[in-house]
Amino acid sequence: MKQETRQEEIIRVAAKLFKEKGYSAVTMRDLATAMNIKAASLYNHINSKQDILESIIISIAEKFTVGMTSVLASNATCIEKLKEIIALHVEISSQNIYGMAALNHDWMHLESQLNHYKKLRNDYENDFKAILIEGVSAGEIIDIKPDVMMFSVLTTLRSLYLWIPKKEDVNLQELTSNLNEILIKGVVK
Amino acid sequence: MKQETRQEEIIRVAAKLFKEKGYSAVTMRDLATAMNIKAASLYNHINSKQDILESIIISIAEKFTVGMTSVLASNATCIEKLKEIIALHVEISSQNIYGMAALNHDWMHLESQLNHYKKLRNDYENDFKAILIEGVSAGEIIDIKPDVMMFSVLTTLRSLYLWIPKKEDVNLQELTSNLNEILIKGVVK
DNA sequence: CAAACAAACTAACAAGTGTTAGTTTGTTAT
DNA sequence: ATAACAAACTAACACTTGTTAGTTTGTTTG
Repeated sequence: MKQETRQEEIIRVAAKLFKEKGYSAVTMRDLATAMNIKAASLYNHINSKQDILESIIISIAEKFTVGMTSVLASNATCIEKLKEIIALHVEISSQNIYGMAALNHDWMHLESQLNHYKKLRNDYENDFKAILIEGVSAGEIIDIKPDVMMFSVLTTLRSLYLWIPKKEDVNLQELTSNLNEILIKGVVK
Repeated sequence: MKQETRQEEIIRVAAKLFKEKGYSAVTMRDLATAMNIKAASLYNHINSKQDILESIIISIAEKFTVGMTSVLASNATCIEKLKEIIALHVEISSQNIYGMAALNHDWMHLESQLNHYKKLRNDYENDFKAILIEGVSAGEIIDIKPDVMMFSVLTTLRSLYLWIPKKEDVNLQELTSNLNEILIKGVVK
């Protein structure tokens, strides 16, 4: 277990505050108070508030990109690939609950990295959609507008960070298998 | 078609800005510029920035409450009730695209109305869950943790505002019926 | 012991924040 | 014409914002 640097600690605490109030509403003094130091002292460890946001968002976005690459490389059925994506989201979301909030709510406050983020997201969505379309061709998946299908599944997965922390008791494997059921087979019996 | 008052116009424009950058990042000067007036002039029509947020969020939250009351009153099957809820979300979201963003992202910046909002949301979720649980008892709905099921369906519905505007071409009835298919029967064929 | 370093501090800055007070302008009703 | 009103304006306020400069403190390394 590698020891956390002071910088990493600041970024972790910042992500927590960002989740509660959003990037814009969190001041460097708020962050300093949460760290039990003065605002100016933060700058011994980080370059700017914007840098903190970039660290949080880009690192997570790249995890998704890596995960998607690995899913695409497998030669499973499309439904199996969908299950792998669900597992990917549960994995990353549960390990980055606070960061996922920043990614979902505050990406538009990125500055120099905004286009980089948008490209990662766009590529991810296109890969996702391609899997669905292939599944439709193969007769595995219902023939409904892939955009709507992707929207429905992906927004559920992107909002996982809102729900995972609430249920300490839910184990992640059970959550994953429940999501597999609901997203793939629906709620009807 | 009732003429829009200046106050309503300000609130409408504010909602649009809130969707783009979030409540905290939008300044009264931003809003004034968007209205082609000076910031101080806004106060001839509204009491405070906070008041604008309240108007936007509470009015929509109450629409959902009213809608849910009507769904509960019907004596349809649970699956039918679910479809009515889906239609309710499509209806309200499409008519309040900008407001829905504020409701989802900026509710935590409510001050005096925060508890009121939380109660409305909590009651809504409990009613929703009760319908699912009843559906499980009646054998209409799969027997999976109702919390997970509600989370999955409700987050999709709550994120509709993100997607509806993208597709000018999608008509709402088609969207509704697609959502009925996907959310109820899943993506599998 | 001395040097180097990590990490905190105080003090201050220029710019931006929501909001108020008081005034001006043009239109509408008496 | 006069009064009333809606809606804009200028100027200013007290406070908060992110950030910089320079300094101090305590620990680790040579």
